[in-house]
Amino acid sequence: MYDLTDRQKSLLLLIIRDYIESAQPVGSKRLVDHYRLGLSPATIRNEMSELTEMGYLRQPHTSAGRVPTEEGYRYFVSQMMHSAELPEAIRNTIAHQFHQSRADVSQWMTLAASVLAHQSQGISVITAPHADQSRYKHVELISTQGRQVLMVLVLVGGEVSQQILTLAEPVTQERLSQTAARLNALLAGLAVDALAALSTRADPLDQDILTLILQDMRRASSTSSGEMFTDGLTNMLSEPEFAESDDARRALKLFEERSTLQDLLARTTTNTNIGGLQVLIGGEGEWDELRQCSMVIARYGVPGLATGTLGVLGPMRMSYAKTIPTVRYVAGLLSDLVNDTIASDQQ
Amino acid sequence: MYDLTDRQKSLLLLIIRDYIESAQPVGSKRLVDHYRLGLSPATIRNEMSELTEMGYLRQPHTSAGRVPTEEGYRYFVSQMMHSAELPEAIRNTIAHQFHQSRADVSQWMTLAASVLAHQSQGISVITAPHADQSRYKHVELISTQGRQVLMVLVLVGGEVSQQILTLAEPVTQERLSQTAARLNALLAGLAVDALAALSTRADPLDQDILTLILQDMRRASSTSSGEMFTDGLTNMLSEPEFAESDDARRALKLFEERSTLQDLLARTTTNTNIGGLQVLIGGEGEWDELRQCSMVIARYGVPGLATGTLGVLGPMRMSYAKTIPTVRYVAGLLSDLVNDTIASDQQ
DNA sequence: ACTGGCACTCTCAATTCGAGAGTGCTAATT
DNA sequence: AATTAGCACTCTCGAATTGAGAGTGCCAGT
Repeated sequence: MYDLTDRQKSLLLLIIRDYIESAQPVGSKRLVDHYRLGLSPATIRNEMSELTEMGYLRQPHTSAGRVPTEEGYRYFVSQMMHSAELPEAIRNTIAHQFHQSRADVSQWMTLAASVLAHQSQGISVITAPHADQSRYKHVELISTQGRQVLMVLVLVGGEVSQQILTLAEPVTQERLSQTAARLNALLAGLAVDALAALSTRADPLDQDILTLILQDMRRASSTSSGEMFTDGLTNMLSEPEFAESDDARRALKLFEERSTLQDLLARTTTNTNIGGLQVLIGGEGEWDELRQCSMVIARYGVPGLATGTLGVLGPMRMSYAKTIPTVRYVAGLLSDLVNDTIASDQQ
Repeated sequence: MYDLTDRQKSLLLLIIRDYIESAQPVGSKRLVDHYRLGLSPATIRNEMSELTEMGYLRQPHTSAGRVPTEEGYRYFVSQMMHSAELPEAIRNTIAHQFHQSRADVSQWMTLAASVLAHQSQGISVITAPHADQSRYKHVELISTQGRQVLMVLVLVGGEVSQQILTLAEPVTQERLSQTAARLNALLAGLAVDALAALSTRADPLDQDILTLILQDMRRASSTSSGEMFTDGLTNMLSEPEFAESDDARRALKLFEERSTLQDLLARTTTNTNIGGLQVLIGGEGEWDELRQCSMVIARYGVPGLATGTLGVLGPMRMSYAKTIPTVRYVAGLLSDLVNDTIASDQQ
């Protein structure tokens, strides 16, 4: 990577930038015509030939311009990473939208997904912030009628889960409220492990509810990340490389059965720091469905307390110059939001 | 429509059925070869020629077989409507899945969407059951810290909405609980109008919360239907008629910005009875994005109390024979579920 | 009322062909 | 030593051509 001359470096960047715009293999003549290089096509050809040998470029056919290889994109991205903050005008627009929205996690997620998709012209995906270790905060039991009861469980960090449960026999709202009050006093702030270690309750109703709470909290802990939000699915279909092939279909399928996607986010983000970005190019050999795609992924939140993941998926020749700063900026925004929420919970 | 001879009728059905399977214009020879009609191609040709004149069939080119017109599909569907209950085996499978799932509205919706999409190979869409007139059931106020409070509002019928609100000054959990208790006693069972007519409360906190409750209930009433669930988006892309054209893109876009879709469901279902089905063919001239598509729509629930809508969108040559009974059956299932939930609320 | 036969139309896939774009190499130039 | 001009070569892509196949409508005969 470091044995490139300066001219080769800038030429490589130029070629990739041009290809990202035009989606067409770029040849020596085209390059000379469009940009004021003080060189002749022949010289360019020699350089391109070397870049090809070094694995940064590739020829689709014996004689059609060059196209970046995955390695080429990787070099390109490594350049992007340092430079380029999002223009202030755009930053302001986005921040403004966030301040206008209701202070509600799912609203934020939806908005963030929309912003990402819009800015990057790709598919965005965000997981809701998720406590690394679920901690009990509050439970409410609301009698519906006779044996049916609505249980609302709130975790530290603001996650809320509801469940309708059917008891063996009717119970009055009063008794439910007492049960809830007892449990709230007992369990406040406890983590899942501490909760599991508790001795059994005397009151059978208390015990039943406790079991259900534990079950819900286990579920919350096991799903490695919260609910998923996406936007921009149709952006993918307008990209020329997906016009006909069914690669688009396979990629979109990822977004229907979220399991694979969740996997991917989880695995790739374990080694990404908050504030750091990771760019997956061509599925990195691991995800076949993404052979034609790239993903820009970041984590946000407060490590050790509550974190989430956000990313943008697009064709390999997506506009990294736009996507990377946008993802970074939105990750920062969300981190701030989580910080505010959490801070207030911690006193 | 009634001036068709019996032979013409069965011929028309046969042609449409064949076209739905093969996605290819069907010609006279093909027809005679595949099905044991005791007739020669020439005879068929004459009949087809008449059917074409009457507007049920159409020739894509001067000489390529026939394709059904929208009118043709309409006739075809009118036949489907009466016959054909879903095979018992499938009914059982579906019912089984529902009984296994957690008793939770959003789980039901997700499951129903999945079943519909799977059975029909189309895109399914379901709106959660939604009370025609929101009625108050219960509120809980949970202190988060200092000024931030989580409000959980439960409506009759099981709709739950949460909201984080920020008070002017910190309030203890005890005082919040008292407020909630007072409001619960006061408001139980009230509809939105009755709630709005109440005189102002003496306690300023009570009053503030009341205002927020009213606002939330208004929002619940105004959105003409509940949350939307869809599944099967990728099914659309595997249909041959959408392989290349961007009609697919336009239809999919509908599902991203749900507003149009919601409109469509709302408008078309006002004149559909519970238990009744409506089939929209080719967008019926109203929805341009659906020119190539059909939709099978039904309502479910308990009229006057809580209803929802479910539908399947597919290409115009979707398998009505499968889709129609499936939609009808699932609508029935969901109606039963709503009935059970509501019934228990009414005592 | 049906059918066989025939002339006609139109699509579709395969083929051919030439223009255009791009390449690599070599010899000349700076 | 680096750059460039020139040239022969390769390969793709779109347009034009062609022939097979499928389907039609109509008419005369059963």
